[in-house]
Amino acid sequence: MGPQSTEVETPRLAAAKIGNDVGLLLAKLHATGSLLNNKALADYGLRERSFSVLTLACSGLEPTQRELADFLSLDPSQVVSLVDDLEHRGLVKRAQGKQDRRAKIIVSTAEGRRIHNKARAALEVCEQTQLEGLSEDENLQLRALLKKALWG
Amino acid sequence: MGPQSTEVETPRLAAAKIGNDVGLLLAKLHATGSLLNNKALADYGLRERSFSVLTLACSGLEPTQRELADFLSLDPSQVVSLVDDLEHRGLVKRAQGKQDRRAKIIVSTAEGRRIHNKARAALEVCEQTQLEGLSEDENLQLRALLKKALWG
DNA sequence: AAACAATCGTTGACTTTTTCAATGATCCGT
DNA sequence: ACGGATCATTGAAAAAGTCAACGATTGTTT
Repeated sequence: MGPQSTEVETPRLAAAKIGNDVGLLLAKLHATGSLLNNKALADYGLRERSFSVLTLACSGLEPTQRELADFLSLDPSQVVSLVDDLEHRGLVKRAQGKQDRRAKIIVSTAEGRRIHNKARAALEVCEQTQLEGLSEDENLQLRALLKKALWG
Repeated sequence: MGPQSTEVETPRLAAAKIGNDVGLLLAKLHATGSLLNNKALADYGLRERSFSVLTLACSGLEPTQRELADFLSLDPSQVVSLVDDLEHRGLVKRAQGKQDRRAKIIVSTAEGRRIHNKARAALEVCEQTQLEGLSEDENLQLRALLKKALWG
C-alpha cells in the first residue's frame, strides 16, 4: 500500500482536525503495520492473512471456512485461495465438518505448527517495533480498547 | 471489503490467541468502520479517502499532493485521481505551490466547505455508532493511543 | 417423505484498487 | 550552468476485491 516510507515522520498535516478521525487513524496505523508485518512474514512465505488463517488452524478451535471468512472480514472465495495456498504447502489440511458435511474444517499439520511458531515470534518483535511509542501499559490498553470496540 | 455483515457478532474464534494480534484488530475495526463510513458518505458523493482529501483541503494547511500522499499512505497517482474527481465537482482546486512551482496546493472551494461540513456531521454520527461499545472516556483514550502510536 | 428454500465451498467473470516505471517541469547543490 | 533529485501526471501491469452461479448438503414445510 502506498509509498514505502519506513521513516517515522511527524507530518504537519496531523494538526488538522482529521488527525482525530478514528477512521483515518485506523487506516494509517493499519497501513504502516501491514507493511512491517508482511515484510517480517515474508521469510516464512506468509502474509498477514495467510498467517491469520494458519493461526486459527493451529488454535484447536477447528474453524470452518465460513467462520474464517466472517472472522477475518473476507469473502468466502478469498478464504478458498488462502487455504488452497496453505494446503498446497502442507501447512494445513481440510477436514470434513462434523455436524455439517458441507462445511470444511481447517486444521494445521505438524509442519504448519512449526512454521507458525517461528512466524509468530517474528511478528511479536514486529508489533513491538510498531508500538514502541507506547508504554507497556498503553500497549495493553490499546488492545483492550480495540477488542472492546469490536465485540463489547 | 469482505462480506456485508452489519451484525455485531461475538465469534467464538475471538477466543484464539490471534484475538490479541494488534494487526488483526486494526484490520477488523478498520474494515467494519470503512463500510459504515463509506455508506454514510455516499449521500454526499464521497468516500473515506475523498473525504480525507477534502478535509485537509478545508483545513487551511494548504497541503501539497505529495503531503497528502504521505499523510494518507497513498501512492501519488492515487492522489491525482482523488483530486481530479473533487476538482471536477468543484469542491477543491489546485493552486500553484508558493515556494515550489512543481508542487500543487489543494484548497477547498466554498461549495467544498459546505459539503464537507455536512459530511463531517454525518461521519461523527457514524463513528459514534461504531464505537458505541466504548464510553466517552474510552473513546478519547483510543484516539489518543492511536495518535501516540503513530507519531509519538 | 417429498418438495422447498437456505447454506457451504468452489469457480469464474468482472470491477476496482494498487503498484510501478516513465515523462516534463522545476528545484537544489556544486 | 550542469546534474541529480523531486513534483505531478500518465498509462500499463499486477493484485485484490466483488459478485453471481453451481453441486452438495442441510433444515424446514407441507
